[in-house]
Amino acid sequence: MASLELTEYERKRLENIRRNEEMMNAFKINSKAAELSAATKRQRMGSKSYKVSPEKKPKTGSPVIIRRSLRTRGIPPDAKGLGEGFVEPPNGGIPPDAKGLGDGFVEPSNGTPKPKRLYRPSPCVLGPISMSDAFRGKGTDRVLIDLVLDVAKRQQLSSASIKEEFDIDNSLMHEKYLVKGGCKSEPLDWPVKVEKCEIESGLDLGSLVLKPENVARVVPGRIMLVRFFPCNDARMIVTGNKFGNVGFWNVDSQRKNAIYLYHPHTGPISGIAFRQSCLSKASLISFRSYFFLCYDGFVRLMDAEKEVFDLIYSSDDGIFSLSQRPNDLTSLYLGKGRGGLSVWDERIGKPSSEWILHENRINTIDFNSQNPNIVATGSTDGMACIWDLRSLNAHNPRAVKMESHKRSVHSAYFSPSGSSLATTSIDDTVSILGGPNFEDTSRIYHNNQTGRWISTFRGIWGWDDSYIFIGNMKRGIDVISPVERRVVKTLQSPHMTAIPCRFDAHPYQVGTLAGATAGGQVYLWTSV
DNA sequence: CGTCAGATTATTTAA
DNA sequence: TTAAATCCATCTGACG
Repeated sequence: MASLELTEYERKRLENIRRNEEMMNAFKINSKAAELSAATKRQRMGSKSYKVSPEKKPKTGSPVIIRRSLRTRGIPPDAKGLGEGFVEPPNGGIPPDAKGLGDGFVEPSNGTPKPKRLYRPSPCVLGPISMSDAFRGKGTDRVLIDLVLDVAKRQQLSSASIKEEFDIDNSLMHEKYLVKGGCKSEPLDWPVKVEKCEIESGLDLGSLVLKPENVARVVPGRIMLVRFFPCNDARMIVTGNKFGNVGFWNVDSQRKNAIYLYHPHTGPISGIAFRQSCLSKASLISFRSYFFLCYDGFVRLMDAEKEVFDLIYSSDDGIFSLSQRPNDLTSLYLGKGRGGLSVWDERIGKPSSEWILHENRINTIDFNSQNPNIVATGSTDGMACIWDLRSLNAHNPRAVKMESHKRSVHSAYFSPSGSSLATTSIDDTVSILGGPNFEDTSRIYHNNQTGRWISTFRGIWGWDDSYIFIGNMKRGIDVISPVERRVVKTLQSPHMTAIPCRFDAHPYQVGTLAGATAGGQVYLWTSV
């Protein structure tokens, strides 16, 4: 079926992985001792640290199905193998009863969970996964696939007429920004000189409501990301969770069961983006923590035509953030490892350039809507930076603007007009940079102490520059006015029974706002 | 300087 | 109704 073609890069990587595997195996021989010492250590520590969950066996007496990749079994990844190489454990990616080892990982030999440090990485498939294999819902996902294809088809038809206009737009952008700046390292057209905000959405805050039917549990566990499918006549929500599940919720569906759950990844989903050139494909990114083995940064592309989650890139480092440059549809900008920004080029199938921009991981990457050379990053190292890609020196990258927070920065987003930047930090501030050079800074106090169980807050812009939406620890959504420099309203509802921490504003419907929680719920606020 | 334990926090689900 | 389980975030502070 799907042939497994490896690029040079991937082949090298596999070789690496195999070597590591060998080392791992060698290590395992001595692991009894390590286990013992670890165990005694744990006991000595006594009081704290979560107990290893009680031995967990499949409910039935049926033989344990072990899910192992080619890699784990040391089988060279040739084209076959794939079919039988991937067996789902009973109950797949859904963290069973919330205990156990998250991913349904079962230790082959004796069923005793080993100390974490010794876990091998979750088995991964180094190639495409068919959507039906990844499907975790009841019934069939045919309806969803058809819907996605249908939307794509209609989009293509209607965009045929828009296409020319779009191309012109693109070339204008080039002329305006690329050609002008050129490759010179001379002064560029910084400041950005964005025309004063002319976007006006006309949102009436008072009209926002949460209807009971607009609440759903879309995925199990903690949601990392929520995004609207970019279609103006539909309300389709896509979420990614901590376990590598991806859930689709077709809100407008008349069907009772309009939620479709997949498990294409083995680690937290850290980015969701839609391929702008072809909407039948949504690209989904996952990272697995860099704390364990370091090779599990995967990028998969969901292809509704081929009905697969294709593996398009995998990195030894974790991948934490993703953005697409507005005028460049064949590249993905990835936040990788400790502070890396990597440009993955679809045409060559590997990174075309990489910079180390921060001292710690990059949590968000956001391009300026007015100037595609200008990009903002927010990092755990406490900095939010604005970069000019034309002048980005490979060895000594210099930001054109830096905003320093006392602690980790969890988001840095440009406003819809491109004239402001909002940064959210765990130091309990939301910072707004404005003015022609982004030199006017105002700081707004906001409680961002989400603790361990709630995903960090990220203030997002609404449909124009007038409001920022951000989670509130008291089960609300705070609305910040950058002009008034304060929280002007807190959206609350009896139906919002948990803290919404991640948001997305519908790209075409003003007032349609999705909030996602640590328990897998999504709240869809609408304007009446 | 790096590593690692400890504390923090909310939501779900089993009891 | 209550208690147990969560364990890939982050800072602090102890320890080599």
